[in-house]
Amino acid sequence: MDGPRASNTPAYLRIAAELRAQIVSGDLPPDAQLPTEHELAERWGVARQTARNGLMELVREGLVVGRRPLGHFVRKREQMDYRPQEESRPAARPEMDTFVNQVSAEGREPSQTIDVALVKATPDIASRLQVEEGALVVARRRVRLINGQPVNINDSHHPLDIVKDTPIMSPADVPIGTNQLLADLGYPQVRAVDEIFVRMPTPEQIHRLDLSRGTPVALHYVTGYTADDRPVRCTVNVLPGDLHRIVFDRTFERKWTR
Amino acid sequence: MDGPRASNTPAYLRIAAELRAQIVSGDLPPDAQLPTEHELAERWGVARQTARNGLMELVREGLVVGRRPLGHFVRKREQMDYRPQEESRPAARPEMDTFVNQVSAEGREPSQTIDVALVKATPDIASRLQVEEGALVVARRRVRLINGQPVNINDSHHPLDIVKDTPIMSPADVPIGTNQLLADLGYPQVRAVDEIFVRMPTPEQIHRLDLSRGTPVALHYVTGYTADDRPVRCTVNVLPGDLHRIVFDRTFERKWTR
DNA sequence: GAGTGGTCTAGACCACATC
DNA sequence: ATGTGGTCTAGACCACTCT
Repeated sequence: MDGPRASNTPAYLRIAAELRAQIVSGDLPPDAQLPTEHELAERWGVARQTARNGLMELVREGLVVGRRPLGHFVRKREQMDYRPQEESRPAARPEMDTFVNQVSAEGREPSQTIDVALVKATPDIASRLQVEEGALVVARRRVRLINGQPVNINDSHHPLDIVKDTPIMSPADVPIGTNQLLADLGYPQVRAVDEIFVRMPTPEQIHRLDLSRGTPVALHYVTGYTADDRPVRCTVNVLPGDLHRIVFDRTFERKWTR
Repeated sequence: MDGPRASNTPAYLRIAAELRAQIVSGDLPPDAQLPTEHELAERWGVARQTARNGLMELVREGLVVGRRPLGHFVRKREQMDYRPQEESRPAARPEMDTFVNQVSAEGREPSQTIDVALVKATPDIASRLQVEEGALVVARRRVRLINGQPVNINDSHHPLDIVKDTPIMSPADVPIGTNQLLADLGYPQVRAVDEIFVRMPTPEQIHRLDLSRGTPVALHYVTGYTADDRPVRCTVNVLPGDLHRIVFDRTFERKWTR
């Protein structure tokens, strides 16, 4: 007998394994179309659901994307560099600059949407801004896009009292940059803490970033402090894993000789 | 009518949504058991497969883990800090130190396995070490464990010619640290490039790290260069997303005043 | 042994973008 | 209109681990 269980690994995993091998070997190059569920089912002598499970395994791994109703295709990876240090450095130019320069240099068209809202602090923001959970904070939410496709989310949160009635609360670009503006308001940041978490996206993130299945995200929190250790900014960057390479370059202060 | 399609969202997603809400609200706390597939199917009036699909949705999101044959449970997150700078700083103490100190301070038991092999350079390693793809390089592979559970992979790769016949090729701890050893051999590193990628794990990574579904990983590459810009080390750290918080803390050189 | 999830089948109907 | 995937059903058998 050589039914679906000829070997002891489930049929759908063997289907997935074969396709995976073809993908990583380059036999099935990026953007190539995979066999349809029907074809796979017939070729392997299994039910469509079983063939489909094999396909879904690769989708969850991020190797394959479905384009309804065309079929499944090998995922193409193009990553742009993301430099946390520049994102959070005081010297950084106004809000869009790093992003705009990098993207337009590549001949692609950058844009962003901004909206500002008064929101109740979620636990993660509350603890970083040292306010009560549920307290009102200002959320300046931006989505950056390339050629109309969202590539990352950048939500800055500030304690209400320090940005009230300032341009930060207006949903428009701040030419000098919000960090410089905060400094001008008497809250210069002298220190920042960067944290990165890696997880699967929430349904809301999937929606805002138009993520396909099998795309994890990096959450990059930047909390900026003034000289007296007061947090005045907590920025949450959401970076789809398939689009970003997080890079930092360091020179060692002490050399490795003794 | 109120069949499985009473609303236009699929039944399995509505089931997932309800459970998700209970989890994020804390109604179903970490480690709590979810209803069995049977119970869900009956309660919602759907087939078991449909209820199961709802459950799997949450598993893929990383909110829920299955413990066969007990059932599904709300995932408990415990993250340890991972500091890229310390991992790649020359001043870092010998191989296990940072890790050992941090973990044993928490009353848990750290350990590691080491194996060393001559392997053909994969494309990612080859390009970073500036060798031909497929050329032989030395891979010093370590898995770090806490209480016997693997928590991260740390694979260092070196060009064969510079580490041949040195203690680096022995699968034992190097008390002074491999970076110091490289320096002693005449290859002090003065600069490093850090790259972080976020993806779903490969089957091999799932196996080595004993990952459950819905766990993305961060790949942290550190490439170390000597003063004449020769790469002498390429380390690949694989960090399960559910176990790690990547942190770095910075003080701004230039203050934000003008 | 009981009960959990893991896999599988052979059908079915539907939504949807491209043709 | 066609063909793709997306969802769903009502059964079935199996593997595993807890008790």
